[in-house]
Amino acid sequence: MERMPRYLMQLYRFKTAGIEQVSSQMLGDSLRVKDTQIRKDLSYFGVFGKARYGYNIDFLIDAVEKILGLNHQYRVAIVGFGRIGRALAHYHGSDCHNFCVQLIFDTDPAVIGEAVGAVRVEPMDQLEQRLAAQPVDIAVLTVPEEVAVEVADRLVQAGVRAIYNFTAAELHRYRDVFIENAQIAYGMFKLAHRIAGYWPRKR
Amino acid sequence: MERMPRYLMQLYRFKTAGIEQVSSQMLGDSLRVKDTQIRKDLSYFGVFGKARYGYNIDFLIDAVEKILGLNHQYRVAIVGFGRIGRALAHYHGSDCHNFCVQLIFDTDPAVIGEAVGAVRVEPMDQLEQRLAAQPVDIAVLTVPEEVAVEVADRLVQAGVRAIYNFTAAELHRYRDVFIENAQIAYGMFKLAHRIAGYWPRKR
DNA sequence: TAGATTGTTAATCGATTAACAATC
DNA sequence: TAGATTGTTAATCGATTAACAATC
Repeated sequence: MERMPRYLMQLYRFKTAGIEQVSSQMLGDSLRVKDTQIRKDLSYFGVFGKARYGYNIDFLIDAVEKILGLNHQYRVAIVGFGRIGRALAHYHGSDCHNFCVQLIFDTDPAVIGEAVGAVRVEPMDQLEQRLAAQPVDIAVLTVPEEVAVEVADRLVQAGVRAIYNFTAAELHRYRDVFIENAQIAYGMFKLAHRIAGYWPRKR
Repeated sequence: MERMPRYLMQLYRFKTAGIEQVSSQMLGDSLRVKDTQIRKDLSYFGVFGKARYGYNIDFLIDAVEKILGLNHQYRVAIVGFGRIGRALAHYHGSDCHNFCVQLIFDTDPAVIGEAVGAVRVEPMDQLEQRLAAQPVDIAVLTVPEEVAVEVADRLVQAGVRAIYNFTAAELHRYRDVFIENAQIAYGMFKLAHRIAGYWPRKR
């Protein structure tokens, strides 16, 4: 699954370039992935090509979009309207393609009332009420780490079943809640690690 | 390696909580990782505890920081000062702890000249000159996808050896350049996938 | 047809975990 | 000492890749 989003993006690029059929080799080469890996991934999801031809690009894009659930719309709440929350709100706020930001929360009176498109930033106090009135599918968590667990608890309590977690907090206390982590700082750590070259033996 | 940043953050939390010694079990439980995994990870990097005691927290924090290369400072350039670039610039811009933003570039005349701390946004044209005068260790790439590869080429050409890539572009054309990817949209895709529940057989 | 490309089986590889003797 | 916790070996598990017959 991990690789599906990359496949999709590359397929879009091929499509834009006017390519009509793709082979697993083509796709693989462009992504530095083995062709056999791609075929295995696709067949796992019941997507098959034709020998000697490969896959029709429209067919494949459609299939991968379906696998990724992009044939549905998702209602999104941004929780925490700091700089990252703001960036994310605009990110998907403008085009309501698949992910539609419908609620934004923050504690800071200075930003409450501010609008992104048709959506106003509302006070965090209102979280439960507003979510009850207007449920969302995904909450994007960008609050300060100190309150992250507490806010996550409230979100889950309020019925949220998927959280995109941008805080460093560890969120594995919930059953049946999908958590996706995106700790931005960790990427810097990993680069630092590699630059520093702390390899005990290997390489 | 993947897990090291999480270990470190959890150790900080323990430290803050006043805990002085950690066992692999404690750490593991808090992160939903097997104790034996933790010991294996640490021993791989030559970090060992004491039987019946575990690890001294200060010792362990220090060790993990070293593994992650956090005993060094890294000079960072933010390339692309859109909303995400801006968020990241401030993220590490304020505290110059380990990652010190020293250069910011953008093409938009409206933001050129704007300052984050002591750093001014400079025109993208100046990229090569400025990097020559003031080399950085890490470039954070947050330009629009259409120009991402082109800009990345220029960065590598200008001597950058580590790129934190926030664009959807595929950057594997370079030898000896560390690339760390953080495609924010992919996380949404993965959540969508799970919500849509496209499981052919399993579960 | 010839041969490029498929889907799948079997082999390989690496990462995770269980088991356990060593030890503080 | 007794027993909690370690580091490591061996077993398990899952993911990747090579090999190849099937097929368009």
